[in-house]
Amino acid sequence: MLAISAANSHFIAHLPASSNDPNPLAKPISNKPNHLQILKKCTHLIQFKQVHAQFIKTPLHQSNTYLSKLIEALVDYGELPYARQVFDQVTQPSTFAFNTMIRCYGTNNLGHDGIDLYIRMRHQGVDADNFTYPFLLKACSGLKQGKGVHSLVVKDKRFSSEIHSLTSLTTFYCSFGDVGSARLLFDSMPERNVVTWTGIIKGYVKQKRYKEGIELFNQMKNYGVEINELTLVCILSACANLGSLEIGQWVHEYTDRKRIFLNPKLGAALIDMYGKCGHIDKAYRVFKTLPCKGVYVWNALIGGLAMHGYGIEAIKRFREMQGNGIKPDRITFIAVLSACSHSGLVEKGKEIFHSMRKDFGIEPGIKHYGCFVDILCRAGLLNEAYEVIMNMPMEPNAVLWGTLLNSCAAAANVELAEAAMERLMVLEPCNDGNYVLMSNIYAVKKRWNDVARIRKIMKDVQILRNPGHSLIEVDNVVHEFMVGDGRHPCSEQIYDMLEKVVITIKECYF
DNA sequence: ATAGGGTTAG
Repeated sequence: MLAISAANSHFIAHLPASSNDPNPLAKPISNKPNHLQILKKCTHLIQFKQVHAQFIKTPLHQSNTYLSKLIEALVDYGELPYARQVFDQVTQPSTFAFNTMIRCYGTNNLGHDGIDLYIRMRHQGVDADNFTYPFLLKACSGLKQGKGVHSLVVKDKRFSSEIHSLTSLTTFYCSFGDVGSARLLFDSMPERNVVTWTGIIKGYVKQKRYKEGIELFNQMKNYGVEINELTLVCILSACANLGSLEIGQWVHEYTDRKRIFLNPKLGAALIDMYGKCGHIDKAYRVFKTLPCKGVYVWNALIGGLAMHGYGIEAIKRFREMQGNGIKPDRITFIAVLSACSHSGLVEKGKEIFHSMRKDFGIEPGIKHYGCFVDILCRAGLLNEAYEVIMNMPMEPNAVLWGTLLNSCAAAANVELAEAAMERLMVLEPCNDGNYVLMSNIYAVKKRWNDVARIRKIMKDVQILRNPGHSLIEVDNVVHEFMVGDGRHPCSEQIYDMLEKVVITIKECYF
């Protein structure tokens, strides 16, 4: 049964009777109650509970719209178990009621409960409708057990060509990285719209298959499918990761031409794209034009500044953001801490790292520790970095040990390098770079036996050395280079330029 | 009441 606490009934007993009182229970529930309107007036959890306590005695509480509104409201207040109690009191829940409950499980990452409820629904002979499978599939997001839903949808003639159910199925496959299955389904669909297209593009982008994502986007344009903000956000993310300035810029111009409003998420995606494509000035320009600068927008800018080595500027923006009443989140701290590490701001970095918990109530996660260790390592404070790694509240991963190993190579610190390497052989046994670094350190120290030992391990574990390579796109042509590669037609000029760059760097720092 | 959104340490 519903439990209304003593405090609550006290509250009911003393409700003022004046007619303009905002309290929904101020007016007694009349003979002809408009229960939906009463529900609409509720603004606090306690009021919803009280309203229901009154209605439970009447048949009204079985009404579909009433039930779904109440359940949704309760779930919004984080009262999902209570919402389920309300649901369970209904003697014959309709399809509508089941759909609502399943959807709430989905939005609260309780997929298994959603599946259980669906099974119960069918067990009780309640029929599914075209809303059921989109909700159920969203609940199944990331759960491979949900694959069975595919056959349920296909077997039912009503849904086997229905766009919402099928689109949900494709995004369901994407939710655990199976873009292949998503694509098969996508290609067989009788009808697709902007949501279907964006969903599959997002699937590719999430799997880092950026080129295929962009290819689909081009097809989408050719088919004349509508393109909206969400589509563009996905494409910008692909551009950012590919360094595809041209396409990214095209997107920017497109938003201009079509007068698409740069909402915070689209704005952040644009800033991120410009930052990652090397144009921090353009990122800045976009930033300035955005009318709403949410935390996403600030994060993208600070992250861009960090990447470009503008540490002081990043910290300035970090402060300015707070001055504007925007609360930094965990991503902000990753951005600002990496700004400190790339700019050698050790003291600032320490200060900000320690302020996370103290001033912002954000518990540092492993990535924050990663940045912090990087700050110490780049500053040459290897022992301090080692201490931090050893005393972290979580298990250090390969990134942490790799950071340390990298710096040990620069400083030729054998002891700490060995400590790091010992862990890396377990955490990342196939990473060729670690072995190469370790053997290089031994070589600097002229410890040839150890060099041979590492080489032997590499041979025994059959680690293939991956030659370093990089790609760059110029005028829509991708150029690829490998270590010591001389195949490029402009190879000679490229090496000449490289030498000049190295000389310039040396002049600056030595 | 249906399906799709950005940023994350070597």
